[in-house]
Amino acid sequence: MTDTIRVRFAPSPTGHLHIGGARTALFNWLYARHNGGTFVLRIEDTDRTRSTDEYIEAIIEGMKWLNLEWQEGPFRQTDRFGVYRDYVEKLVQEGKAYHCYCSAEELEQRRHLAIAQGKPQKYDGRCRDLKDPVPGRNPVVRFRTPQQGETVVDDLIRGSVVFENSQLDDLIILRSDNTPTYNFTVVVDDVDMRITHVIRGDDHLNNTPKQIHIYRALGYEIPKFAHLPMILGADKTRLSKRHGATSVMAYYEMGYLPDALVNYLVRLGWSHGDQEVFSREELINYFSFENVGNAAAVFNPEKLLWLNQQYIMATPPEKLAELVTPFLVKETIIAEGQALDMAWLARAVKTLQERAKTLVELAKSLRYYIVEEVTFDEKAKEKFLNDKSLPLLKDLNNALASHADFSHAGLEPVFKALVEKHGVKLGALAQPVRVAMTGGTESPGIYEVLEVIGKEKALKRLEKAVSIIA
RNA sequence: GGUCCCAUCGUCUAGCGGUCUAGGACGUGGCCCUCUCAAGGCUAAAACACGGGUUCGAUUCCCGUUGGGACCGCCA
Repeated sequence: MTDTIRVRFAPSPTGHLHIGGARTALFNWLYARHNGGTFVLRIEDTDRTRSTDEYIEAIIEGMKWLNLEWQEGPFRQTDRFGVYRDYVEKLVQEGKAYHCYCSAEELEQRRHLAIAQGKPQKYDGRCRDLKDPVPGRNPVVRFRTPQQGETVVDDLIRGSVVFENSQLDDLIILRSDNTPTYNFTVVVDDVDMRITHVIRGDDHLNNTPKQIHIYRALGYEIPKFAHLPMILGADKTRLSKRHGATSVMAYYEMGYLPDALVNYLVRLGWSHGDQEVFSREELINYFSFENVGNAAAVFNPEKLLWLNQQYIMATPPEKLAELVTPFLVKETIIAEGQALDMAWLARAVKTLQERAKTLVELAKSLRYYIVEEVTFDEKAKEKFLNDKSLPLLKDLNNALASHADFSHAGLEPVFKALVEKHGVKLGALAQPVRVAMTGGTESPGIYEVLEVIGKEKALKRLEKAVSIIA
């Protein structure tokens, strides 16, 4: 039983993989993994004017970055046009579909008229019982949707949703250019690919009864449905570019970790008690539609940022050092291809990882560890590199010059002794040193900073600071 | 306009008739820790949309109102 579950993610390549699509993919992936089922990737590119290969690549790139691996596909609907046409032909033969000669313009006009008159926008069925072709026109094929009775969508999340068949219209399944449309191909493919559970956005709920009729007309079993609540922007409308970054890869570029995004996305609509942070294994184990909510959720970048920080803190420094390297290049802190001592970088990262919310922030904060000479923040310089701190810095420089142990434990007594000698608080010494080492007033603990910078560079920077004041 | 969906703090949510003076998380304020910044700890403010039922008892069940959303395409 469990090994027969088959789900799919079926994006249309008319844009990048976006946040909403990613979450749909994620829920499909989780359901498949939870049940030991198969996850199929299918590209719905029947709209040839808007679909591009570039976007197919972009979607795959996004899926891979998020680590949502699929077992079958990617299949492309454009490769299957022949299959769809055969099915259309079959339905026409059986009288379950018919040719419609109304032009797109006429339809458009009638739609406007209906809106103006406040009438339902529905195809009026005027070609339903046409006997003869209308010359000089390329017809479309419409599906003859039953107009009596009702159709029940049995949804794993919503429960039973009832539609009056009289409300459903005869949808176009084959365009006048002989290409099939979504509502038809989706059914044919889900049947052909033996999809058992259709997990998709709420925006498809209204399409579902129409598709159910197509399943029936074709004589196929109807799969289970699960319609996920939408993700909204801060203004509670459907998430779109207006709300800022919606492309998944934009989050890569902003320095987010894929696991953080996944964790955030799954909690939009799904919960497991009070738990906020989940490993993939936990997600797979705990996932169930029973715990998926019904209400749309507002995308909250702040919480995602917090989660990302949690993940950065929990990532081993060695791993983080690897991940941050491309960002060091982007920030022009190192050159493309420049080799870094990765063990050292990991130590540097370790001092900074609880201070960075993104890899971009981490890269930026790594700057003073890596570059030869620090650039001073003017205010910091003014406040801490002055006559008051000069004797402290000089003394420290002398003390450190003959001091070999640059570890936290080795450094601390030197500072303590100096502070005592001068009768000042630690801050009076630490802050000037911090400015000398980093150029600014914010950094990890001063001993950690010195430890990472190392004796040679540290002394150079101290001398530089002293010379600036003098 | 029609159809459908939805409704707990600003946001994500827990709650599946009594345990609710409604819990957690993000964010916000305060305090603690402290060499700065973080992290961490403590703490505060902050919600059951409204009106009817059902019930001994409703945040929880039903109906309505209101509000929000989605769909209504020869897009998916």
